[in-house]
Amino acid sequence: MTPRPPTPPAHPAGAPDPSGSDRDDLRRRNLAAVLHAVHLRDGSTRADLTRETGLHRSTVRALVAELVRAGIVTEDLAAPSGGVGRPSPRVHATDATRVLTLHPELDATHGALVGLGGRVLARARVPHDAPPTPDDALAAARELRDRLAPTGPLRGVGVAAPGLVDRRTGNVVVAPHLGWRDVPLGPLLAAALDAPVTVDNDANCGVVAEALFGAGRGARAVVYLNGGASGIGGSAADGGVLTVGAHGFGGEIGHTLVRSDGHPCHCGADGCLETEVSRARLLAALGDVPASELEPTLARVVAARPSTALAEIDRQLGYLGVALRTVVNVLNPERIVLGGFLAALVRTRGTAALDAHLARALPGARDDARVVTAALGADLLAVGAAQLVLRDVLADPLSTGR
Amino acid sequence: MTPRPPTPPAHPAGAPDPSGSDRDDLRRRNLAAVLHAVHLRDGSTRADLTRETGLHRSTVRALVAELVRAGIVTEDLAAPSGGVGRPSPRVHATDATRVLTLHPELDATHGALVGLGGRVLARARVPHDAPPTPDDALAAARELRDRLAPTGPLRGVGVAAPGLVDRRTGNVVVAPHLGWRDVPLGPLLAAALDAPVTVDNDANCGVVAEALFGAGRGARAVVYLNGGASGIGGSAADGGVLTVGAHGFGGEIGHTLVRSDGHPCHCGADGCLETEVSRARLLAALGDVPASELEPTLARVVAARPSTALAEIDRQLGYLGVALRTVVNVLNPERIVLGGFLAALVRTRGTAALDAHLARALPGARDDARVVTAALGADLLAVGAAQLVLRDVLADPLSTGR
DNA sequence: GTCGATTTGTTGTCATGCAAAACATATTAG
DNA sequence: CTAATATGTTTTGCATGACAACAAATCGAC
Repeated sequence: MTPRPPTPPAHPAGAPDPSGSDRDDLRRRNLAAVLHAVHLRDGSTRADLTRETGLHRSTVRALVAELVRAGIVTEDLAAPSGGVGRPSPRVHATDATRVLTLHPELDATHGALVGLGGRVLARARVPHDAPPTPDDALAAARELRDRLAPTGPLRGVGVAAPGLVDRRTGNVVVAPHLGWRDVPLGPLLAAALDAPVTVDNDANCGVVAEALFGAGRGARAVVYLNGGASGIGGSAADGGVLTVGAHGFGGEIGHTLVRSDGHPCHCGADGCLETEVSRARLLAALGDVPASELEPTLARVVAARPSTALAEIDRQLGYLGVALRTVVNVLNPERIVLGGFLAALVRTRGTAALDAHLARALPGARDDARVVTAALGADLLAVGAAQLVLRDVLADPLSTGR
Repeated sequence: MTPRPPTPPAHPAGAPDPSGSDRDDLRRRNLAAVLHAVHLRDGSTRADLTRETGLHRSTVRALVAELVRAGIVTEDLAAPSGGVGRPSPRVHATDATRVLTLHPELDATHGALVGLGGRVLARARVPHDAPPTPDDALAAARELRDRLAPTGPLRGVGVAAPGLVDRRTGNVVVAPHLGWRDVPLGPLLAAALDAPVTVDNDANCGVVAEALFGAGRGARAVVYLNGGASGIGGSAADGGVLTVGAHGFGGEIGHTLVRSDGHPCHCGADGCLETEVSRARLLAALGDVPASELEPTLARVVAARPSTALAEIDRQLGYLGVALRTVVNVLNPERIVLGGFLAALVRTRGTAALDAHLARALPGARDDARVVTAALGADLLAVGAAQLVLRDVLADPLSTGR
């Protein structure tokens, strides 16, 4: 394969950009198809890959050989599969493809090293005494890079930022809790770490992770709603690809109208979902228990007799249902993945209240929608942020990424 | 290119579509790239095509030659372009690629014959005395086929149905105004007309048409809202591709909550956009003028002193703004295309009321959104329905479609 | 155990589709 | 009229995936 210039960034997702393809593109696409299959199911046999790609045995052999030569995958000759015929070697992703992920938060910046298949290889965190400034975040990023990946190649850096992000430029338009406005985080980090950087909203990272490796696995359209300390983040994906509009600002289901005479929201509007459904109000209704005690307390309240606390639980679930009805009508998701305290609400109180609202969505859409709780735990954002970088790696496996 | 068997249906049901590509795929993709460019801009020069596809001159020459041989395009040697250098022949789509489109409505079934480039070659309609039953629609379809395309090949049939449609199966889940429930319109028409049939919701057809050839041209994410006699239809697309969820039931912005204490909607919920914003209420406020007089009457009312009618106009625009704020937060569109009486409202009263609401959407998304009125007229649904079929033609130009 | 059936790996050959090179042609600028 | 420029045309080369033929490894039947 002829060496090509800096690798054009894979097609800006979604656009049916039917540009022509040369033979290198063909090879690249087939390498990508093979590696993608390994990414989604590590340890696939070469015969599996032949079936999944539809390519010829000899072609798959050559493609895998090239990936082996590049050090991206290995072939495992011990293959005691269960079937007639000559056994097929299993193909495993190596740890050579490594992505650094970053997630700046109020009290700390979290880092992780993630490989193909969404495998988290290492984790670390840099605590912050005060909300980090952009400079603090850059310093934390350098430290995390040095601790997690002091040597060896890094295919890229994926950042899950708690705010509105222009995913094409890596610009953080606003991150309310951090107090950031118009911070070109992507370019800053790219310069600081000397590596390709992808920045996206944390909810966007979350939905991609859940869609590919979590509770949304196998579903087409997936909606993700996360209940956090400071609000409700949301995002949407279809087939593992974000469906969040022109600049990726969409998916903000937390600011759906649920109540005409509702309280003013910090966003400037009134009656948003996240003014009616909030962790703070829930904790208050539960008697100001600490956030760590939320779910056990919810379980106790639900098990006991009706109470004002239970009324608050049901009130919040009711408004969540109102928002979800609109969301189902507009997005027709197959899965609605709830995280954070929203998941705790549903796990302890059930989905009956939500289902009652969803039953009033339009026919068709209401029959597709299923409410589930998030399956990925603490690694959610790391897996999602890594996937944003890995998508480019998968699209062009042999590019060096530099 | 080796003659391939009857062209495997786009996605052989069941088998996960093979992700690998052979050389035939390469050729097909490049033919598709060339034809797509001609589809979007008829009369492109071969040099244009070379630039747009990124392929080599000699390759484009071969590809165009193959399309000419297949009778899909012609080359126009008279090319008085304006620039230095040898003139490049223009490439035009022929009328050999023809799609029959159908749009069943209460009083008539509309038909059209549409070619590449969204060119409407002919129109016809079959009136109905009473709301058409599925059988009536089939009979009308046969008549329209015989009148519009008595001879010659037909690449497919595209149907814009006024109701909820499972676009994958061609099943009309429910069409309230026609009184249909669970009508397998796609298979029925395919059998009746002996041609490949694609069925989709009329709003979905509308957004595709406006996105590719109308007011959404050039924008990525486009939202479409059409105000009709019986409600508000909506849909969304990104890059000309529908973003309407798992089964295509999404985009129903007409049933977004805009008022907690609103009237009950026929959909079963309360306070939907289309219960607050409706043509019937508007016409009533204007003194029961006929629908055909809507826009002139609106213009008169707006020009005159404030009145109760003007108040109703502003009330409706206000609720529309409420819905659009939610939509902007969730979908981050670049264009919001309004059709029907919604367009009339905006044309006569302006977008100030809407803009005030949109200004309260989240930063980022609110700056992307621009409200415009539909640019395509009566041919809207024909162009959109045809595009649904043409997409397959463009993906594999040399397949016969039969 | 041995043999046949089956599946997959391996190797060498072939066909094909795109790019590159070299030449030809048509238009504009001066 | 000449030079510059852009594009068309033709030929050649090469990369790549399919295919065919053979080899190897496993299972099941007897």
